[in-house]
Amino acid sequence: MATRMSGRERRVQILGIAEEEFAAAGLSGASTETIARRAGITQAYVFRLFGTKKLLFLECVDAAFERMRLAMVAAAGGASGIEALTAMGHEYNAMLVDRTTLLLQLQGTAAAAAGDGEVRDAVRASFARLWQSVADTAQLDPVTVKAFLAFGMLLNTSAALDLPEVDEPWSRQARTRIQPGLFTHITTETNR
Amino acid sequence: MATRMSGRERRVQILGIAEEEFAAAGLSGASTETIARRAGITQAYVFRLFGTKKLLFLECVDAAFERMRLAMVAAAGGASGIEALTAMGHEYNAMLVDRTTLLLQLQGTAAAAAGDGEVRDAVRASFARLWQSVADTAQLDPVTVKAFLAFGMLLNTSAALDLPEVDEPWSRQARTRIQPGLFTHITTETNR
DNA sequence: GTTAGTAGTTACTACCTACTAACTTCGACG
DNA sequence: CGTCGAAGTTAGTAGGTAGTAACTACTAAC
Repeated sequence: MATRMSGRERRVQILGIAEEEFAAAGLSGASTETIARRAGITQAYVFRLFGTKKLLFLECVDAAFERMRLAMVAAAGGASGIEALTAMGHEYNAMLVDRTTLLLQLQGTAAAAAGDGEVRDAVRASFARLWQSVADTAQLDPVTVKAFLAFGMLLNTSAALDLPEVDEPWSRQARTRIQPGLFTHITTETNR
Repeated sequence: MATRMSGRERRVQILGIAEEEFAAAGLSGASTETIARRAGITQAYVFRLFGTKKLLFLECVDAAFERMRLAMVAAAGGASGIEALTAMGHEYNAMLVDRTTLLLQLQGTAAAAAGDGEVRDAVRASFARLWQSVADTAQLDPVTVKAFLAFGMLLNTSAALDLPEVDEPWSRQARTRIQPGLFTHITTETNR
């Protein structure tokens, strides 16, 4: 007999497991049955707590974006400009070890493509919040912000393909850290 | 009674439909039944022609990457350096209207995360070919190439979230075209 | 000790899934 | 005409799917 948990504890536990499953397999690839079994409960109880599979998925994706967003803001630590962007870049790279978070962003994006309005709107909103936070924190021109987030998307791809495990020239180049000075030049160029 | 086609014709037709389905719903989200019905044939015949769902999916993803790769090479048209990169950037942006191709790259990447070795290896290979072609064509330093492809990944995200339909500041910024001069500066910075 | 609320299960429905084997129908060629 | 290969179907298997309703067991408070 598994230990009885409080509702809140159980929710947290399930969310953790669901994040791993959805990160690996996506919305339609993951199964609520597997999630429940891993948590040591019945699948029916997952539905009681989260309503539908889609709602559970969206909660996971939202949490991943929010985790990333807060990590960026925290990394900047009140600074702004190039200094803030450099710190955030550092932090984004550090999150490569947390594949689950990066993959959830990717899976959320992929699921948004399905045309399902509910999912698409939710992921758009999460993405918008992240973008807005980075922009507000850095307080740099739009193109610099765009460049920063573009590198983020490449990092998500890198996580999905597990590029750190690939020892080839192109893969090593994909993992090259960008010089902080890069962003200065982008700013200079587009601000005229 | 549907018109009878040659094997080659049928393959091409099915691939076209399958690309749309997989682009929208991903590997596990799309159904072979739907693909078959849209093609006006039975689902069993799809398996006869392509073996498994996964193989059909991989053929679609590979075709998308290859289409993109060839478009890049063609856009450069024998040029190299910044000139080539600028032309390729133009072309990548032009492909925004072809959501299917961009989405297939995203769905392939997402499916690669599932840990399935076969899918992961195939997508890695496709991605490597694209990277290599861009690098060989541009003949610029690795960081510039990385920046170029990073913007590509952001464009894929943009396609998935259908950002052209979103009329908000952050979305408009995400769709801003990058000035060609940008890449010159990146190059200058990292070549020392 | 009863009550009440919450954590959790059993048992089920209705349906969709990839995939297979064995059969049929068509069209071109000798 | 006949036959042979290729295009395509019928009919199935075996198993997984999200989601529901109704029930049970535990725990804390009075």
